Amino acid sequence: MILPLHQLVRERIARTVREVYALADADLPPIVVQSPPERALGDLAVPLAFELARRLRKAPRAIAQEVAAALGAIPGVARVVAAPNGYLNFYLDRPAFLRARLAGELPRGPAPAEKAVVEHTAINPNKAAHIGHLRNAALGDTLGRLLRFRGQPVEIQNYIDDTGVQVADVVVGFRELEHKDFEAVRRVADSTRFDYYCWDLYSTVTEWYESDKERLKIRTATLHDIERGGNENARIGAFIADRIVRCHLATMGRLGIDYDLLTWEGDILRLKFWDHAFDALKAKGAVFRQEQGRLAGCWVMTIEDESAEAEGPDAGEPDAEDAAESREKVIVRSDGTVTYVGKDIANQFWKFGLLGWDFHYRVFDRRDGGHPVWATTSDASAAETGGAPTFGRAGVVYNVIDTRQSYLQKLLKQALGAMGYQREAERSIHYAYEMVALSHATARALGYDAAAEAGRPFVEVSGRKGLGVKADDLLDRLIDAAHGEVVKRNPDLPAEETRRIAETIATAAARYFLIKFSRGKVIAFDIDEALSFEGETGPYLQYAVVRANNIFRKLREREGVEVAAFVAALGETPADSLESADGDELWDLVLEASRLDEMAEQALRTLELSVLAKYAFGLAQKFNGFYHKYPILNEDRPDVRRWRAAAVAYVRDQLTRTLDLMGCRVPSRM
RNA sequence: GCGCCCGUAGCUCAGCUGGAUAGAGCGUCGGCCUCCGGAGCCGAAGGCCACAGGUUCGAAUCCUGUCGGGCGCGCCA
Repeated sequence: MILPLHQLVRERIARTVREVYALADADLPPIVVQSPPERALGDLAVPLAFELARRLRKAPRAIAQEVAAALGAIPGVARVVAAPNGYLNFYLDRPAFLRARLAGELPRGPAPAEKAVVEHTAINPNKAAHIGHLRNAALGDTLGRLLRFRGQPVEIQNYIDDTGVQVADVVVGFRELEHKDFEAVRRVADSTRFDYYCWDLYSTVTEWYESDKERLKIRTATLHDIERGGNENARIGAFIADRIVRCHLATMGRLGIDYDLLTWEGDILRLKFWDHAFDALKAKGAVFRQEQGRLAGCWVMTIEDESAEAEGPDAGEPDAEDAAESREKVIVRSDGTVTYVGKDIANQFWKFGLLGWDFHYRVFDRRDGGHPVWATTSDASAAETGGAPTFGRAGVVYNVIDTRQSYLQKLLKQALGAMGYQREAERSIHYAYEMVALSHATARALGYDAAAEAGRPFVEVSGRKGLGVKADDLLDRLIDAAHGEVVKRNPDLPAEETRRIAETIATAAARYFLIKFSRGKVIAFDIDEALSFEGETGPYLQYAVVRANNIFRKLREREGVEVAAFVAALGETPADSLESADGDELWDLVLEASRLDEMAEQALRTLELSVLAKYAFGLAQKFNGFYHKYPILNEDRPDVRRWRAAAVAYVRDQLTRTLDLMGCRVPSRM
């Protein structure tokens, strides 16, 4: 890892600059450590002299030279050069650097101790997951892994909207269209792919509503039944939600995505979390009852509007009252029922431990027979008797949810702020990303006539219409494609291993594809593109690691030598080959491999996980180029051979770690 | 109407806290298997970084405006 070295360089430069120019800390601009565009220019670059030029009234070049001369020795740094244009360039001690990385990583900087709650997935439990949900889960899961990598405690939550209209719609489908009671629904669930069955039923119900709007009254009545509980519709709804959630967990499990806690909306209702949050909001005046106008009788929250505030108060305008009213968001309807926003506010309060109330907890499932997936429950008698871990009470909350919900997520922050929880409002982070749509070609392949949308750049996925690529279908197709390739290349492998490898490859293909785009970009999903295993894809990355592993496997088989032996021997291995120009490419590879921590921090700072994907791909590219050019097994010079093997071992380890952060494993062969 | 996001090679996209010569994949064209496995490697062609101003020693990157495109803005969730 490279960050500790960055820190050291920053500290030494700061100290030197303070001494040489008699500057106070406050006058010192932030010291940026960069990576030079070419390795020949150095290993680390600092453009500080440009920043200081104006204040010191000196040419950047002169400043760089003075700082370089006064810097003195820095452990791990071989030499410092002031570039003619003013950059301060650092060349590292190559052999020492590689030896240190292989001997075990240096201690990292202090990690944030506060717990991070990451909520992701949150699919309505009424149909199969599709690729849009997969983007959410892949981003959320990778975010969680990055936070853990940094050393921060992480809790992954999945919100289950088991009492919403979408579940109600499927209940309506079973009852009104298929005339099924609870037992009949159970029989369907036991004998079909239930999430697929409901996928179709859901779109059928949607059409059924559209042909006669009067039927929407049945939906409303069913929704009320579900919210009230204690009736057949509520039983069916709860059953559907439970079974579909299990389908979702299985689907996500195929991608290595896991959860600590499932938060059920029904429990929030039954435990009256909203009532507690409502009392608190009323007490603070964060919500108030609107007595007049079109929102009379509603409890509303005033929405902050930056542009309006900037204009200043001019209440004299004739339409000022209307404008003010339009900036009020209804939290409790005039009939006394709470809106979705209200439930979300209560949940957000709970996540920070601000509600003063807690759920009971039960074990919902065990992954791979071990790790429990916990779920909330409102039934104390159903709670796990052995006690549950502490959930919630987060220091920071990441809600992974697509950008269309930005408005609502902003309200959550505001509610916290209005309650005086400024810190929590700041640490209430909406991880926003753009939706997944379908390319025209893929929409056509699904049999969808997109003629009406021919002029648009993509075709929007619609759960209601049943238009979309189901997650499991995509994974199945990826596995089939990967299976074909594995068989072609490894015809003699046992069927079971072939299958396992194909699954590992398919997972990487899917996950890399979902991570590689920056979050602000709409993915126009194209099935052919996603099924590709060449170029910038997950399998390309795996292939690089498999190649590296093969080298060490051969070394073991042919010569009985382990990697550890090479590492142990580095101490007395001459390093001329590494320090000379002949070692430039090897060194470039090692240095790039060490930047994982830097990239992980950048990804977290910007919430741009594509940074991690691009880094992994670039490193794999570098390795493949090196692999092609420099032999290891067939290298005769023992010192050169050792350094190469050591470098490849380090790169292999770092690339494996990077893949793991993206939820990808490395197959035994490819 | 207001708010947020996007506009970079034929296509899909990177481009870090403003920094050194704007990159990658796909596609096209041309090479490379006696070798650690070709899911690979090497090379070529391909750019008004949407447009116009501004800030700066320095702008694809920051600011303002314009033009395209997408998404939000409900007593739905």
